[in-house]
Amino acid sequence: MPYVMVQIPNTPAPPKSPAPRPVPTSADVARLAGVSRATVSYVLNNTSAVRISEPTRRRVHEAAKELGYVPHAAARSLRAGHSRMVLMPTLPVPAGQRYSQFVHDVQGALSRLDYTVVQYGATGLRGDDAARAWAELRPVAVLVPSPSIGPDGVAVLKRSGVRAVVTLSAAPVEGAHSVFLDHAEVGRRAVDHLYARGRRRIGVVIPEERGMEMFSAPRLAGARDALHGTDATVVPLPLAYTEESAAALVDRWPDLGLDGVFAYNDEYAMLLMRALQDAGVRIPQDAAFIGADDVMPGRLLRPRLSTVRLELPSGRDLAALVDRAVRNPGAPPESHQEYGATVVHRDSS
Amino acid sequence: MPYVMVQIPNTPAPPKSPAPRPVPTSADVARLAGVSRATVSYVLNNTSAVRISEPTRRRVHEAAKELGYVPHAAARSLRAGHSRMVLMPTLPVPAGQRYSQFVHDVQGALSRLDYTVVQYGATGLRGDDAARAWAELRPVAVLVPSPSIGPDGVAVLKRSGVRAVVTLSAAPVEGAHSVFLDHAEVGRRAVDHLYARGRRRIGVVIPEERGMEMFSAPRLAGARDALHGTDATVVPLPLAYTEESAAALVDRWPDLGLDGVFAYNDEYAMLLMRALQDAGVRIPQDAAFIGADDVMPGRLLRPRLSTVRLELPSGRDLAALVDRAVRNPGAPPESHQEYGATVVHRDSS
DNA sequence: TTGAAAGCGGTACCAC
DNA sequence: GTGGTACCGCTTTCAA
Repeated sequence: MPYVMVQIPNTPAPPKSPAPRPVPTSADVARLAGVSRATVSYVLNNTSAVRISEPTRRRVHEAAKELGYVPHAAARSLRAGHSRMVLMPTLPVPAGQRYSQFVHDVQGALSRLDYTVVQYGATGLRGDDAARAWAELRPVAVLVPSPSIGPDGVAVLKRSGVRAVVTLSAAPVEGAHSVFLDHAEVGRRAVDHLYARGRRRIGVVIPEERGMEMFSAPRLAGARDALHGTDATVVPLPLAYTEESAAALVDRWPDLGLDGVFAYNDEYAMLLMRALQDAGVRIPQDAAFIGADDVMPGRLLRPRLSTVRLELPSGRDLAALVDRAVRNPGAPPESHQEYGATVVHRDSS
Repeated sequence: MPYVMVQIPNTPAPPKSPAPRPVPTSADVARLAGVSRATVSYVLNNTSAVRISEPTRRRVHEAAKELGYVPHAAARSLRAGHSRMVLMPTLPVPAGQRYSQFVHDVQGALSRLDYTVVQYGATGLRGDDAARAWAELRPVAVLVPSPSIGPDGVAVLKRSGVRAVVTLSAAPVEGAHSVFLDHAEVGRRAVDHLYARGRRRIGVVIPEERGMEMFSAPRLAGARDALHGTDATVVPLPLAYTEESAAALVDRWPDLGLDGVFAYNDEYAMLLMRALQDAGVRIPQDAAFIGADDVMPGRLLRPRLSTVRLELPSGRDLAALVDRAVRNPGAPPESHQEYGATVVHRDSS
């Protein structure tokens, strides 16, 4: 912006930035090419409704290149009244292997449908404040990968012109399309499995790291649920993702008297399992182990780690859902329940 | 997934979307509150240069809430001439553990400095086209985590008002601040280490997955470099991240006659190492292994995996660099070389 | 204390 | 074929 330089009285000399040239606009291009802004717009957008002579086209392109002109997306979408941006809030915790892969796939699939995916780092905002922050960007769709939005948040988004809100969560949210991903089911299946294999005192590893509760709490709840009304019990095991923390837990191990462990995910499972093995605990005889998320390293340990795999939609399916919803915002929310959790039984349980 | 509703051509009436109410603007708020748009702006932004009476404030806030008004970020920054958006292009491959953690930290740190981090999924665009796409968003800064931009790209960004371009790469890029992250150094250190421990035929595992070359190529080059002028040789070992691929490589193992392996990263190292162990190859006696990136699971295998750790700047340091650069765009580019690669020697080598 | 109005950068309608 | 111009939503002088 060509700001006025206000000289503050008595200020010696402001650090001489070498007067950054103002950013070129389409008006600059027009001036240089000796045409109007309208013509510039027609040429650069290849507007088919209007024929522009070849020499003019050339002059415009040359002027644009010479100035290093780049159109201003905000101005464009302000005028257009819409954008093709799909917003995905970033998780409040670092993404794991599987989730990174998932986001990557979704991004690719949406790109192919000509959407632009933007992961928005909204650290610090929660609930409806977050929804408001997202709405300020006027995305065409919002893809929420966690149970971090409620009906009010969805309403805010919709009133701001967002044509599709898709949630990935355990419960449908009023007004939003939802892909049913139930982390409780992960815990349920894991602990069912351990129970079926005769385990009765089952430890559930919970990450100590902050922000993880979002996913670990439902997994623990599911675990409890699985044992409801049985003779077996769940013992929560807080664990930080460090070898020290694992060692500390191993020290307490004999007192705990556990014969089975379900860990929040494969990574925590591997950490604790290894520490126990080093202390002479036999897996699975003394303690059966099962993790979650089915990552490769779990298959490489010995014994191979059993795990629960939460199915995620493919990037293509999810992108198609978003696209459908955007094209037809009036349609009733879709609800997809086909993504369940399945036990992958290997040797640790 | 439930099926797409295909609109058949010549369909009489398009499905009547219930006439979505237009998105409320500050003008609507003004109308409802019975004040001018200026007043609305003053109230909602708490402009301190102007005193607005308490009753008016209340009416404005109520009107805004009633309408579900959310300001339009594009309009705002168009008018303001700048934004606080820091753009980070997403990698062309799914992020690994370490990188996810890094991005998360950077995001948090920049948030605390009141920037908004946006990861932009530019799948499909390369080089200067990508730079142009980023420039359209008029971010205040761009953080490029890969060698995917050149001097021209930087120039495009700067001419578009980007005040700071920071690259994380092996070589400084003209006009950009740079944090020196040399993946070749990873390969060099790893192979130096193997050589020092007496290995002379060293396999270098290269991911077969597409898009990975960006990081694997320099690591391989560094490995070659380390053996330049010695009696030892490097043998590239393409490997997909599947147990089948590893098994296939194991089949060829005897013919390869290798006594040391440096793998692209710990994950590939673990995969191959386990497959070899299962085939009776002794680690490190028959083949010494070293990976890269120092992820936790590597410590859990037996023997514990040696690795090379590429130091990354802390989120805080990087955020501070960005902030400094934004505040003082005239300053000469900083170049930070303090992030080297170090061998973490464990039991596999 | 409040309002009128200019203008940020682009697009697209309507004249010429 | 091309140009003039209104307008998208918001902020911020300047005047009342």
